[in-house]
Amino acid sequence: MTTDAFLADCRARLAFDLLSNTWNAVVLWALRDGPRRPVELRERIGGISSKVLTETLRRLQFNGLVDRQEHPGAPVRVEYQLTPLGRTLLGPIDAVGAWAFEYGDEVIAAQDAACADGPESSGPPTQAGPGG
Amino acid sequence: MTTDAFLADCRARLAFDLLSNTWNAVVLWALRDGPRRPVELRERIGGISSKVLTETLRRLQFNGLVDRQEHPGAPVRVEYQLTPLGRTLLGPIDAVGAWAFEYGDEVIAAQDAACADGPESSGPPTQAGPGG
DNA sequence: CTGTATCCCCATGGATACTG
DNA sequence: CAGTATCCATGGGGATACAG
Repeated sequence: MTTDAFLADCRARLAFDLLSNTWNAVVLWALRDGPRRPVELRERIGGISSKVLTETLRRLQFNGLVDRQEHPGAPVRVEYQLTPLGRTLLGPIDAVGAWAFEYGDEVIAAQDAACADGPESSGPPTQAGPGG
Repeated sequence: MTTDAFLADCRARLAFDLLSNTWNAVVLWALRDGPRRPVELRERIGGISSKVLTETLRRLQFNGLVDRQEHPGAPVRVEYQLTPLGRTLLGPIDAVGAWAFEYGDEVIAAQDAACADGPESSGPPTQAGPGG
């Protein structure tokens, strides 16, 4: 393993903060195939409002992960794309996503088991499953 | 790349929800070397309250990622450790952490640049840097 | 030591409506 | 279409005090 300090080390926290939003990773991922217009992103992603999408893109932009391009014209056309830096984050994101595909079932199973074994104490400690 | 659908796909979201907490990944990481008592965890991690630590552990437990063991005795002794499933998550976590060590500087630089280029519009779109 | 119970702040993010 | 401005509900999580 490469990293050894996490805890007090803020450098590592930085990346987690980047992925600690509901939408950051999703939007990053949606941009992986190339530049996309906001309306496209909203269609691809689904369930994200205009406001929240913009906020997310601004965040990513601020952190140097995406780049905004404004093509002039009658109805102004805007495109967002990953920066080289943003592209490097696709690896870790994929690692996480791949894990979910591999072990997601086990997590679900564990949740069910927990609900079955001890419904007395339990409601899920928040964050059981998005349910969608 | 392995995964292709993210957006609508809840299976992938599951993993992100797991890492979308301030403390989940940190605690998981702090447990990588073996069983740990809460007090040890708090020392190793730093800056996490008893309450929040417990909540985090409960969450992880609920999702089948950690296991709780209660060794009886006068002052009850408790230990938490990763389950095999939890262990599988260390890979992705490490991927993210490694990324932070590799590219963290660039993110910081981008943030600074953003602050310098356009202080007019900007305060950081929230979530600039934990500052610690 | 381990864990719970409160109280409280505030950021995320959803809904909606409006401007260019 | 792109983006902003409000309003507002929810919950994470910090501080603190307390219980087993």
